Amino acid sequence: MTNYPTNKQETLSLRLWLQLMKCTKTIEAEVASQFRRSHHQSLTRFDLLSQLYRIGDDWVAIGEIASKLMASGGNITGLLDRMVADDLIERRANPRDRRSFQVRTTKKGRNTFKEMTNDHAQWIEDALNEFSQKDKEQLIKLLVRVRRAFETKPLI
Amino acid sequence: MTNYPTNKQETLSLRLWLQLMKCTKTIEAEVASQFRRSHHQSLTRFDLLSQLYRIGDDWVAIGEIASKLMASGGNITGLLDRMVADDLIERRANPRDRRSFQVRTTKKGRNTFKEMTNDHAQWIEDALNEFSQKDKEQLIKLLVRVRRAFETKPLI
DNA sequence: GGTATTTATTTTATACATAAACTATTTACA
DNA sequence: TGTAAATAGTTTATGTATAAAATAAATACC
Repeated sequence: MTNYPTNKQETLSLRLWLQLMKCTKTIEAEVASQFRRSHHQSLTRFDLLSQLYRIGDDWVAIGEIASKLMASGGNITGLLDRMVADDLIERRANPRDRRSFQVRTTKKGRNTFKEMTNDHAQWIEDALNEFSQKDKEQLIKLLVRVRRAFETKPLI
Repeated sequence: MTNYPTNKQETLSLRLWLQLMKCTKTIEAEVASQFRRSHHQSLTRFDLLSQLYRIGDDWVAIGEIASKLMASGGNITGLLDRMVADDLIERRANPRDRRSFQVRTTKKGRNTFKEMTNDHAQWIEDALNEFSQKDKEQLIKLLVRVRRAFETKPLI
C-alpha cells in the first residue's frame, strides 16, 4: 500500500489522492480481516450480498450484479460459483431468456448477511463516533464531488 | 415507537465509509486501467517501485517491502518473482545474513517508474484541478483524522 | 556447545480480479 | 426469412492477495 515518494513537487491534488487511498485501505484491511475472522467471508461477498439485499433478495441477472459491483463477468462467475457451493445464494436459468441466469440469496445467505451487516455497522459507528455530524456531512459532500470529478473526466 | 426504519437505517458514519470506499474504488479503477493500458503494469507494481524509489533505489530486504506495502510475505515473493522476470528489479542474497534476500530496481525499473509517476501525477492533477486549495487541504485533514481513528481504535 | 526460539523467506492451497476468446442465444433489419 | 450484430455468461490464462505450513539460518541462553 501507498507511501509514494514525498518530494517537493508532490502537488496538493496528488497528496489528496494518496491520503484518500491510504485511508480507505487502512479501514478496508481492518474490516476485511474482521469479516474473515468472524464470519469466514470476504468483503467482496459482503458487497454482493448487500446488492442482493438492496434489490430485495429477489432473482437478479448475473450481468446486473457485475455492473453494480463494477466487476468483470469472469470474476462474478467464479465468485457466484463459490457462494453457491457455500449455500449462500442459489442460481437458476432465466425462464424468459435462455442466455441469461439469475441468482438470489438463500436463507443461510440472508442470515449471514444480517450478522455481517450488524457487525459492520457497529464497527464503523464505534470507530467514527468522535466525529461531529458536521464533519461527516462535509466529508461526504467532498468525497462525492471528488468521485464525480473522475466520473465526468475519465483519464485520457 | 413510530420511527422504526424498517429497511435500511444507514447512519451518517456508515454513509461516510461507503462514500469513501466508492470514491477510492472509482479513482483506483481508472488509474489501474490506465497503468495497464499505457505501461502494462499494475498499481501494485507502481506501489512497490515507489517504495524502492523512496528508499533511494538501494538494496532493500524483502521483509521491509512486505511491511511497507502492508502485504503478506507470500504475496511479495510472487510479486517480486514476476518483476524480476520482467527485469524491473533484481534480487540477491544478503551478504551478511544468509536467511535474507534483497532487491533493488534495475535501470529498466527506474525508467518505467519515472514514466508511470509522471503520467500518474498528470492524471490526478487534471482530474482535481477544479478543487480549491482550501477544499483539498480540508479534505486531506479530515482523511488523516479518519485514518487515525481506525489506527488507534482497531475493530475489536 | 547444544538446544530452543525467533527471524526471514518460500511453498502450498485457495480466493479474488482482469482481459480476451469462446458459446449460445436473441434481436435487428434488409 | 435469413443472416449479421448484439447480448449474456463462461472459460482460459494470468496476476494479485491471504493464511498456514515448511525451510533454513541466526540468536538466546543454560
